[in-house]
Amino acid sequence: MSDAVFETLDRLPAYRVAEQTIRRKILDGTLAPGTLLPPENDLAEQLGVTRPTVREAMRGLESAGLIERGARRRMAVTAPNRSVVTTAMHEAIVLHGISYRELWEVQSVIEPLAARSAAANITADLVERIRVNLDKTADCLDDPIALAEADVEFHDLVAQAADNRALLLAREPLGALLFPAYGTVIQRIGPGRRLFEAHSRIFHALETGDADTAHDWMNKHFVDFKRGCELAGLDLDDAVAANQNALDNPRNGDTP
Amino acid sequence: MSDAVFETLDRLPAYRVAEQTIRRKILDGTLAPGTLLPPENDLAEQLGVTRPTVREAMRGLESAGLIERGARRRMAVTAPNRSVVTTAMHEAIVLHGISYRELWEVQSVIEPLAARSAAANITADLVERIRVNLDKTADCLDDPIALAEADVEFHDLVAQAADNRALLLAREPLGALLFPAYGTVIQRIGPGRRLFEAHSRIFHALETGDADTAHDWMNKHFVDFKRGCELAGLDLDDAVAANQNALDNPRNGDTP
DNA sequence: AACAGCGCTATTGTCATACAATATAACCGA
DNA sequence: TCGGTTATATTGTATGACAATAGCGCTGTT
Repeated sequence: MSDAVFETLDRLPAYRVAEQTIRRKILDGTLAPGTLLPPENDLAEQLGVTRPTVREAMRGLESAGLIERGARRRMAVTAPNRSVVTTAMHEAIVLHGISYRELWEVQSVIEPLAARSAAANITADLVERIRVNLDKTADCLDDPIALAEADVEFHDLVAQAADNRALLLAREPLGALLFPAYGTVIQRIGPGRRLFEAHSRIFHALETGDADTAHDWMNKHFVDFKRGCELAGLDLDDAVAANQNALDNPRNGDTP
Repeated sequence: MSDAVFETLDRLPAYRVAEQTIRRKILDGTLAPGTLLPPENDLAEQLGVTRPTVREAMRGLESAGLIERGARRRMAVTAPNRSVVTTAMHEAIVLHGISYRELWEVQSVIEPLAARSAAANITADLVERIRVNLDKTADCLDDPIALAEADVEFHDLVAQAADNRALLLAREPLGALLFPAYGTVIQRIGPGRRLFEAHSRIFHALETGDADTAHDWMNKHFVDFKRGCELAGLDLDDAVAANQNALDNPRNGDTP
């Protein structure tokens, strides 16, 4: 086997070759976001395949968030929406049976970073939105489901305030899967007073631009989270459960 | 508009409906990884569409890493390979023009966490592999390209040693895009002695299970990285450049 | 009974073609 | 100039066909 003359050549199906060809032109900048792709017929002719084949290639690109319906019904190149990454990561996490502990470990360093950066970069608009979120949180301390939702939103808002898109990409799916677990904690050990206090403290730190305090309270908040899980008898080593909300609407996400 | 009686109903194309239908059955566990999908003809009949439509749906799922060629040429359900997530994130980062600073910020907290966890969980095998990587690194301190590659590999190995799959998912694309920048630094301010020293120190800490030292040196390593960029006149606010290596082979990745 | 070789079959990959649905553009009449 | 109408471009979907081939089972040999 070692002195073989020919390496096994990869017979990729035509739809994959077509997909790769277009994909590469997008990633190297030849086809910039916004550009309309040629009609399927033209593409088929240019690539030397037929329309069904081109369409299969398009479905791959569409699913990767690299193209989407644009003007004149045509496919347009686009920078992948955040929700594409989120969905991919979400599915990987669930299907690999990744545990809450693994998510928690990562989030427990990312979120304090988010808080710290947010204190330095937060806008008036986001201060206001977090204030609204806090009010909402205060109103539903006893409702596990609503509280979990508000919790996810709070952390999302803080992350947005951090003004770091890499952070946004990396943390969103983790947060969406991790925080809902807090709902169970609430159900078992009572209302989320500690959660609310932590959120409040973080909020005030952000408002006053106090990066260290924001960081430290977020950190404390995470230690608390873990402690809450333990008190509630939750096993952090359980596999993460799919988030039904996020499950339904891939590619209907918010702003890039 | 506010007192509208009907909400705009979404006329999704059949191929999307078919895709969603199958996708949901995968995510809710009805179709477990390993399961063979029915032949395209059967699927078409069951879903009440035709084969080309089914095939378009499959391409979407395939691109999401949820199915792949299995036994008997049929499509089999599969947990998404890590490279699917990596590719998605990679493309999003590049096409959104995310900056090195944003990557660096996130990595500068994730990697120290990886180092810390690695010290607690590293296996003999990975100790060995990192040792080999160090030797390789020592041999190419003056070759920017090879050094950058070895650097990416070093951090990947440390992350693997951390035994946290969420961390692995979140950091891989960031590392693959960030560390190659060090190549440029080397080119401009000379060989990577400091890099090598940091890697060595981290390695020894891992070997001896010294989590704090591993953490701290990784941290220092990242501060150094930034400083190196500044000395080399690199603007961290530049948009990240696509990593040509990773660009070519989606879905040819390594182990899940 | 084990096994090598061979044809068969199930299944995918690809093509050609056709037609319906519809958003957009072009046009036209007031 | 503008509102409405027709035309056009383009996608969405169906039908049917055929080539390629991986894997199965059969058969005959040892």
